[in-house]
Amino acid sequence: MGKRRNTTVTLKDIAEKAGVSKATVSNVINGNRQKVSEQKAHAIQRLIDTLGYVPNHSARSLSNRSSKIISLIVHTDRDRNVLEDPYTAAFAGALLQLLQQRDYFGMIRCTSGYNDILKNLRSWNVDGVIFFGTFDKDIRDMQERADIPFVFTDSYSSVRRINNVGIDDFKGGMLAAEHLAGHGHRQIAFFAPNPVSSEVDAQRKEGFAYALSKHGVALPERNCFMASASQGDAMAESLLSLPEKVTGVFVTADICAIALIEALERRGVKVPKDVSVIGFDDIPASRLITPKLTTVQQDIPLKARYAVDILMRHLKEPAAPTENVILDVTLIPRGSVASINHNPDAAGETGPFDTNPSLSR
Amino acid sequence: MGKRRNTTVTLKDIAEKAGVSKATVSNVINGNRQKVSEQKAHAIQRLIDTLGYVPNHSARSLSNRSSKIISLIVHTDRDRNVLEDPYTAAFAGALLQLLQQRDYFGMIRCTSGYNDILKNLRSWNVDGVIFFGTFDKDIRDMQERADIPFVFTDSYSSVRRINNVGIDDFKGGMLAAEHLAGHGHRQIAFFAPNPVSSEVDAQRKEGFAYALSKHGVALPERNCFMASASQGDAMAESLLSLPEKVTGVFVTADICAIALIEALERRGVKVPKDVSVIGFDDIPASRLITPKLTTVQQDIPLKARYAVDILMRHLKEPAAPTENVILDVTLIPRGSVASINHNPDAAGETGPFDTNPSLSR
DNA sequence: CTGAAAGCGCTTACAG
DNA sequence: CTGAAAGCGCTTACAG
Repeated sequence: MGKRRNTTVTLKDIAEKAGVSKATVSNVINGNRQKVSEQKAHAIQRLIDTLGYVPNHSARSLSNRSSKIISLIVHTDRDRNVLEDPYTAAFAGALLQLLQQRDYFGMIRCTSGYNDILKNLRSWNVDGVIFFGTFDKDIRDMQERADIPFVFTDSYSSVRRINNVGIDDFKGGMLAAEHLAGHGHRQIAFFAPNPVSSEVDAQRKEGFAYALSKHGVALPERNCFMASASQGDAMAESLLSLPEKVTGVFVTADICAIALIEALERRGVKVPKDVSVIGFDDIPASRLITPKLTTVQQDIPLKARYAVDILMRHLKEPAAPTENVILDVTLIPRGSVASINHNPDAAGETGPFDTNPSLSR
Repeated sequence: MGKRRNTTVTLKDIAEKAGVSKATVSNVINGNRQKVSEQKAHAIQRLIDTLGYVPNHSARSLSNRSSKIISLIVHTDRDRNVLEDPYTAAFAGALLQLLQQRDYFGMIRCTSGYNDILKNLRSWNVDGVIFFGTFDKDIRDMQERADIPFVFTDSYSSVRRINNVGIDDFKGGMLAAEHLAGHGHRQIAFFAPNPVSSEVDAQRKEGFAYALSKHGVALPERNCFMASASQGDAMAESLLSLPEKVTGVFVTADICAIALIEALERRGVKVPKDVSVIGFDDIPASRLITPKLTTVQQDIPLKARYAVDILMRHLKEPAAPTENVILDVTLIPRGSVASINHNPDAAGETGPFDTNPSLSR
């Protein structure tokens, strides 16, 4: 037959075979049913189905100025595999899934450069963006220049009108402190990724120190360290080289807490018998290790749902009010915290704080 | 000024300000330097920089029939968060990173539907695709209808001309068997995700059974079970309900092996003292748990690099020969395998097979 | 309800 | 080396 190399069927083809204009076909494709007679709509829809017509996104995006692409921007300085981090992977995966269900396309982009971001958004006609991690510096400027909805996560930006979904980091820190103090720990250490770079970790630390102080427990600065999933050994050494013996540790990321526990065990330091550890996030691995990790849980799927919902609302109605939703966190007692001077086997099942209603999910 | 709402600067703007045609600007943007005089090229480039011009991907894609998008298609039946699986996340993350470095854009798509895939590819003018997992059914048909390079991973398709990067699954199974047999285990069990759905697991199983038989060890079918990361308990129960006591277990995915170990420990069954476990993949978590997981390692970053390299080659030269590269696997002895009738604390440091050169990386 | 026409921003032969 | 023109496949006012 007269087939060309490119057999793609276009809207024009449909229009010709149906004996109508392209505008009409366009209308049925886009569901503007009130603009098309029942009869033609049917006929056209049939053509579309039988010919297997697929709209061309580029063309649509070009004339539409809307691409159905949502940029998922992950802040990272070094060039690395960000999905190796379980929290990032779980959150990104949840977002991708929700977006796909709503006929949008999530596009993951790792970058730190503010210009790179803007370039990316414009070149792809991106419809909206969800940010991972802290981008506090240039938020206002980016917002102005992009003119599409932004949703941040875990932002502590002082910009007032901002869409954000975060968690109660301060409370998370408090829960950890109360759990530790409630189990009789008084010599405490704290670990956060990077030298507490982000406000997120600063808040967790503040909440932690605050609740600790209410129990008359101090958190000296020299007991605060940098955490890194790849440097469990360094973490363990820091801890063990402290002049007084620490019995309770709070690490603001499960993945780092797990690395620390591993390094400690390797040195013959038992968790929770010798030292108790609390993590943060509740990644899947936390319930698979031995001992299971006691941790401050954040609801990652819920966070993803809020981020997408807010974004969708602003996509529909650009003038919608900005929203900053802060999700609750809960402490999940498992096996990595023991009571001081108690049988470690009973850890997590005793102590006044396990009856705290906020802890029993 | 006469600025409109939309301040985006286009190629046309550049052309006007530079006093040249759009074609010329297009040529400098696309690096066709031999078609433009040094002088004009300079002037135009300056304009581009100062005005912050960003090419519009949709327009380019429309006239070009090339989008710079690479589809990363993950096979999944249920609607779920595929990035919760550490292997998938690590592989996808590595791919995304490599693609971004080469100015391509990886777009993750979860689907099982063959039509859905084709639709997606065409609507986005996708330039190439990398498949995760098994798509053996309709490979030939898809290839014909898409006319862009495909790279499969872990495919055992019988289609002869196919790009694929896989690993030596059979050998992986053998390594596990030899390690177990070498440590004196004779009562063995096997776990694979799903009822050995994929050829990948079938091969691992075959290699495992084959090497076992060479040591005079049988692998009865009733000792072969279904593995699931979320069903550690069921796995443990299957194992413990066997008439004769199994001492060595091979699980074809680390994430499932870890779940099994956790469930066993919870039942008072110690690993490796009571039962030895070998996993597959070597995900990051495997070295963080206690005991560290002995596992058959596959090099995920390398796999990603091959997949991208092959794809790039075929993007440049569509007629390039297809490639099917099979990567080696190695056994990483760690703490989850003990010698039978030996002191379990010495596990992994004894036994004839630890001196096997193929095992010492 | 329907269609003709212009336009989205780029690239690609084709002349010169 | 350079430019005018057509075209990629769609959507969107605008008339009717």
